[in-house]
Parts: sequence; structure tokens; C-alpha cells
Amino acid sequence: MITLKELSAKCGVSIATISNVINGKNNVSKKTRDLVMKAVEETGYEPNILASSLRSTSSKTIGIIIEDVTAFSSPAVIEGLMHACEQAGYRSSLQNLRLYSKGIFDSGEGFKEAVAQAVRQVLSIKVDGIVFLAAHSRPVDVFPENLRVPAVVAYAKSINPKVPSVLFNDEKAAYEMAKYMIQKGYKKIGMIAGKADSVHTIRRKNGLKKALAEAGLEYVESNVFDGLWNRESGYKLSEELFKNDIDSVFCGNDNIAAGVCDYLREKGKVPGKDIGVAGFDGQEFAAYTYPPLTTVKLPLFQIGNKAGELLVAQILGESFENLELTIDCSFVEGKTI
Amino acid sequence: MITLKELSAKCGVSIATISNVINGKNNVSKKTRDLVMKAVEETGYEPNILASSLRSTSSKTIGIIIEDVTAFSSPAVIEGLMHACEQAGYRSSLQNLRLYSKGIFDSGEGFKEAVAQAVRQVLSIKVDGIVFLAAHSRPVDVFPENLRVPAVVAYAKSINPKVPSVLFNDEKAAYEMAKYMIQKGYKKIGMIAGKADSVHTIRRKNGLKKALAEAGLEYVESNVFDGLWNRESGYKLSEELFKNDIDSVFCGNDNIAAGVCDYLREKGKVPGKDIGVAGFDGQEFAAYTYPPLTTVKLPLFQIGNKAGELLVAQILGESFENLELTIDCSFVEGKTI
DNA sequence: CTGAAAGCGCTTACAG
DNA sequence: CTGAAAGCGCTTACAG
Repeated sequence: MITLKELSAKCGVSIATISNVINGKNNVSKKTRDLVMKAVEETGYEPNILASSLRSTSSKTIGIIIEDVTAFSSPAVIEGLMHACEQAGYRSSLQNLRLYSKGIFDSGEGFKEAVAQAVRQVLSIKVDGIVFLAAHSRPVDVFPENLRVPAVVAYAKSINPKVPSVLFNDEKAAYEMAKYMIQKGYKKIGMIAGKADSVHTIRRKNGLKKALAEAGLEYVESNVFDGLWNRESGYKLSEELFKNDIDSVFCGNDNIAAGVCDYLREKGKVPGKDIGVAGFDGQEFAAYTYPPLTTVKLPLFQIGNKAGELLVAQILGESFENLELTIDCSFVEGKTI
Repeated sequence: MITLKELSAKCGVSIATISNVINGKNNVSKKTRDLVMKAVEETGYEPNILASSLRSTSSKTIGIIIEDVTAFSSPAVIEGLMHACEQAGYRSSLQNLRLYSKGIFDSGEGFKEAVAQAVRQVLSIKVDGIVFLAAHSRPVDVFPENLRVPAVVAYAKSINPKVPSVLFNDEKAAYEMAKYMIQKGYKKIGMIAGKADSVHTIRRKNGLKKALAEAGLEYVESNVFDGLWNRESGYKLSEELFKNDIDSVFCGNDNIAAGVCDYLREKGKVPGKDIGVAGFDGQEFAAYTYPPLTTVKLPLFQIGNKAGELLVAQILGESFENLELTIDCSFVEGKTI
């Protein structure tokens, strides 16, 4: 690996000047600049990022702390994040907490410790900013009060008011889905939600309520079930829900919707013909169920991209207070509504 | 951020000694060690990785170059990779090529350039080794001849004999799936494969051939179709394939299998009852099709894990020549066979 | 416009 | 067992 010193010897120019050329300073004569650039080309010189970061104030690197790469939402958000970083000339360094496999999900001591360590480690490579990518939405408190670089929380809500959050617009998407169901003629809409205390659940219920109210329909508490976010929960709660008089189910996510479809088929009913089923998330598998789910697709790439942009804006000097950006979901027309 | 110098002042011990304590050298008296450790605890001192990597020969970091995080296989492999790294005390730095979104997939100039740049960048942070994670299997030539750190290729075959590869055992999995089909009573097995020139296709065909031969059944060329790796291809080629007299389809992957199921249902046939359908890959959605696919699950986590172990072994001094490790897939019992 | 020198925060012989 | 000193490859005032 060639160094500035060697380049200096080759060109007969001081290393300070070479450094100036490489960093695009305009205090170098064109002649010298050309000479140096040619040598850089020829040798394939790559600056030692370690050394330059150690010395200068900026490493042109942003740290990305991910709760878990294997969460369905992570890859696309990372993609968006990296896209934004690249645009702005920042490289990125990923730190994967692997919270699922370590069983220290959510909060609690193990969580706090793991996050704090990741933050310290990321800081120790002098990143210019940090984005925390959550594996599921909730209020999170992941950065120390005295963090000395800008930060953003993606896919969850930051408790710290100085740290902006980027989320998707849960309530609006739910509202629009419910409106669509009503438009399609469904009048007795039940709901199988995820965990009762989740912000997702609360917001999606609100969306449903709003749409029902607007249509002059009643939101019937006894037709709304809280549960878990998985397929089994969708199946099991169907047994309860379908004791009631309903014509469709608004599901907390696609997994639950898949469970509801399982149940319906078992009873000889066709989702989308006999009973309407709406999913949420727009996961890949939603296109593979039979019939394919009508659902709502999370703007994952955009969340990452926006989070990256917000971080870069802060690095460049802007600051935000209590900023919670929400991005709209998109509608996925399947055959279950 | 506290430094060795400050720690030194606080303890009244030289920074050299403090460095020795922190790095676990045994040339320090217990008394001094305890004193320093206490101060480290109290201050929450974290070594500056940049500085220590710059100075020492090892950064205790391995570089992971990923073709695309959004490939279905990437997250789980990364997980395994990071697990192995962590076990061995290495941190990892990810570099996402984002080849899909850049449209420079596979090989060609754009590809070579992007890879070469990623390798240089990763080297410029002085990683102790590099693993290249492919988004699909094929022979790849991604490292320069004179690479000065160990490397491994995961999920593809390295052309460079010094660089080991970790793959899954395509042929064996195909053989076992075919054997299972035969055992279940299918005698006229057709195949809808992916791209004809893919190593996956070739190996999976070989597995099928072997199982058929063992059972005294004929491998009928005209019942085998090459195509693309997607659902549409599975659907379209079904129209051709089912003109022939067959009782089951061995599919090149789960997407193709889903397409075959689409076709069958459209014709009023039930996959797994009227016609057998076997998938390959064990993607998440395979459990959500109706009926769920009988398929073969790729050992993604293990591929990553093994690749990480092989890299660490090399960093520790071992070396390999022409090593191509293949890991067995696992069987997923669905309802389509 | 150019270069000599200090210094980022560490590690590593080396002398004592 | 301990510490003074050199140096990893850069950047940044500063003097000329």
C-alpha cells in the first residue's frame, strides 16, 4: 500500500502539498496538481482512512447501528441509508447488534448495555454521525445525553428530542386501507391486531376508527382482538373473532392475515370472496399467499434514505428539535379484499 | 472521549504501561494492573480503534464486502459471519456494493471496478481479512493476485485457488429431494430449472439424474426446461411442460415452484394432490404458499459462520489451497409432494 | 504557492 | 516491572 511519503518522493513535492491536492484544496498550482494527480493515477494510491480520520476532525464515515439484519425491514432500510450516505460522500460502517439471536430484544438491562457498547465502539472510529435502525417500532432511548455527534433513529421513535426519528405513517395507511374496505362494500369489519401496547397497534386502530366514523359505521370493541404479531396468533384469534357477525378482518400485519386465511380455508371459506382479509407491511410473502394479500407496503427504502439525509443535514450544521418524520405507505392490491 | 494520556495522568503510570494492561500483556504487576483497571472502569475508557489499528499490525477487524444486502440470502449469511467474527474477537466492517440497484450485477467492467474499489477501501482501514459475500452462486474472481490479507468467498466459488469458498451442497440436496419424490410414488418427474448456464442448474440437474438412475427411472430431456429464476418463468414453462405426460415437477427454486402452483390452481389442479411440486431454497414465502411448498432450505447462517471461521483460521496462520467447502441443506416438509 | 514541523492516540522495541 | 521515545500515515496551522 503506497503512502503519501512515497508519492512525495516520486513527485519531488512535499507531502503537505500532496495532501492538499488530494483533498481538493485550491492552494496548489495547476502544474503541481497535475503532476500529483498523474502519480496518484499511476500508483493507484488510496489514502489511509485510519490515519486521515485520526488526524482530522471528520472521518467522512457514518455509523449505522442495526438491531438485527435479519428483521424483515432491515435490508431495505439499510439500502436506503447507504444510498443517501453515498450521495453525500460518506461511507458507512455497520454494527449489527444481532438482538434476536442474543435474546436481548426490546429494552431491559442487556439491551441498554449492548446498545451503549455499540455506540461507544462506533464513536471510537470517529464517525461523523450515527443512525440507529430499530427492528420494530417503539419509543427508544439509545443515545447518551452528551453524544458529541448528530444522530437519527430510523424505524422507531426517539425519546431524545434532539434526535429526529423517521417512521412510516401507520395511522394514515390504516385509515386508507379501512376506507378501501368500506368502499368495497364491507360493513362489519373486525380486527386482529398485534400486541396491545405497541404503537403500531394503537395507530392502526386509530386509522380504522377514523375510517369507520367517517363512513358512519360503528367501531365495535368486541370485534377487535389484540394478540401477537405472528401467523399462529392470527389463526387462533380467528376462532374467537368468527363467532361474531363480521364480514371482513383488518389484520395488524401480513403474518396475522396469513393465519386468518389459514383458518378460513380450513373452514372452506375463500378469503376475498366469502370474507375480506387485509394485511399490513407488504412483506414479500404477501404476494405468495393464495389468494395474494391485499396489504399496505412499508416505505422501507425511503425511511432509510430520509434518515440518511437527516443525518447528513445535521452533520452539515442543521439541527432539529422534536422532529418525527412519517413517510406514507403504498397500497398493494391483492385479492383478499 | 478519554485518552490513554489522561488515564496516565489520573493513575500516575506511564501510557506504555497502561497500554500493556489494556492489551492484557503479562508484564505488569498485579498492583499496577488493578489500579489501571479500576480507572478504566471508572472513566469508561474505550481505546481509539483508529489509533491502535494505525499503529499496530492488526486492526482486529474483518471486512465484509456484500454484493447486495437485499438479496434473500444475504442477511442470514451476514448473521453467521458476524457470529463467527465475534466469537473470535474480531469486529466487522460491512461494505454494501448495492449491485442490484446500480444495475451492475454479475461480471463485466462495472462490476470489476466496483469490487476493486470496495477491496481497496476495505484495505485502507487495515482489515485483517476480507470475506466476499455473493448474491448468487457462480465462479467469481474478485481479489487481486497480490492481496496482502487472507480472504474467503461465501455463497460463490472463488476462482483464485488461495481463496477458499463456502457453498451449499446443491447436488446432494437435489438428489435427496428427488429421492423423496420417488419414494412418495412419483415416477414421471419433470423439471423447470433456472438459467441453463448456472452452476445451480447444472448441479441440481445432476442430483435429479442420479436419483432417477438409482431408481431405474429415465431422465427424459424433453421433460426438462431451462428458464429464469422467477415466478413468471415457472408459470409460463408450465404451459409447455404439462403438455407432456408427467406427474410432478422438480423446480429450480421456490419462485419457480410458486409459478407452477399458480398454473396448476388455474387449471383446477391441487399441488401435492394432483401434481407434485418441489421447491428449492427454503425461502420464507415457501411456508405461505397454499399449500406450503415442500422444499430444501439453504444453510445460510452456517455458510456465513463457516466462512468466518475459515477466515479467522487463515489470519491465525493456516492456509488452504483449492478449498471448496459445501454445507448440506435441510429438508422442509410442506404439502406439495 | 510550497514545505518543515507538530500532533492525532495509540503500540512497540528498548533501556533501565 | 516501568517508562521515554519513535513512529503508524495522515492534516493543519504556520512561516517563507
